[in-house]
Amino acid sequence: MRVSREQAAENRKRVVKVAGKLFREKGFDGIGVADIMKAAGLTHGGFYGQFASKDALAAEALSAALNASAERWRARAAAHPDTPLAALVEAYLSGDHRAPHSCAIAALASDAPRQAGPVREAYDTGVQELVAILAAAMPGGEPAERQRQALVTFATMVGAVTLARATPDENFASAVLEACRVKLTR
Amino acid sequence: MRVSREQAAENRKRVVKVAGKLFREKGFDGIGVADIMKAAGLTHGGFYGQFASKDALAAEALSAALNASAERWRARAAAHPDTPLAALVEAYLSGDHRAPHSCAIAALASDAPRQAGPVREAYDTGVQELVAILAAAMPGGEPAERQRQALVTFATMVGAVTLARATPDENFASAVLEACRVKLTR
DNA sequence: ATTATCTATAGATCTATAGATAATGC
DNA sequence: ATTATCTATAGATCTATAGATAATGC
Repeated sequence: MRVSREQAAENRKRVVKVAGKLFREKGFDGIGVADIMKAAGLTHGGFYGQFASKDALAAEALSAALNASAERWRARAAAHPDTPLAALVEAYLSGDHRAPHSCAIAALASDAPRQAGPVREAYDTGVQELVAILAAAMPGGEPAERQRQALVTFATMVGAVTLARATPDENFASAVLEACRVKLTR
Repeated sequence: MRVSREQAAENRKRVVKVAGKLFREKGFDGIGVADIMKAAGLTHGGFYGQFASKDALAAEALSAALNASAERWRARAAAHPDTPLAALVEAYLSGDHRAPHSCAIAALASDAPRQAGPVREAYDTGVQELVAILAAAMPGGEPAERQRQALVTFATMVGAVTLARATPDENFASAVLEACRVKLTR
């Protein structure tokens, strides 16, 4: 039954990762502790030895998912030093982001405001981080103006993916993503 | 116990209206049938005489809420015949839309894709309707270009309200709404 | 007689906890 | 000896249904 400390730490990380995916897919209320643990290959009861509560896991999983997103954004911007903004926008507005477990900001957009403090703070921190990366990728202008541009760009990106995810109409989804892609990169 | 047919129809409408508000506020999974009926001044058991299921109520409530939104949008555009776009954008991006029961599109953005067919279809119909109103309000261009502009504008509006609702940081929320307002109306 | 609404409950599911088990790590 | 994980369950909550009640409407 018992495993090594190293293995236990790995198990814990796996729970956080699996939870991040399942929460994005099904929402905070749409998946239970038992199913998260099962998906991580553990049993329900073991959960409370590693986490204080489901809420605590939610905050940690969201935070980890958003840190991973920010890391990917930074790598992508660095890989396209001449056109970082276009690289970020195009990756985000690709059809992949319609997947049920895509970007946590879009996937949990309407769930976040209903959650307790720690989850909302993790969400907010993630938003600020991604906006900061966008602001740095803006081609020009004063810092305050770049920030404003980044806010509008991010709102458009999140809105586009949100609408594309929500509609069952594939053509409409593609049209929204494409129109926003053109607008934000031209 | 029993009430007149007229009164029963009124009661049913009240349930739909109250459900629309509560679903937007707490999400489809965040409020139960019993609490919806209680908020409408009825008892839990009476629900299934009027509705086939919670899902059926969800679809009907969403549809009604979005029809009401479209009606308000049309009235607003008609009230500002010279600047319909600015009127729509400004009303939508006012701080009021941070309220927990604001626009169903933003309030249920990440809940909708997880719901069954009828709810998703109601969401989709609402989106198409609002986009069409925006397209009609666009100052110029070919129909296809107006549609593209409307898609981008709506994505930005929804993204802005979504982010403003999610963040606990009032200043950040205001900054997002204001930046998008300026961008979309200039 | 019909029916809108009520009370009561079945059955499923969810969070959290209690106590047992067995392998690790001092 | 400690502890990561397991089994089992308490207690709460949720959807849906069954059957009773009492006022409406033919």
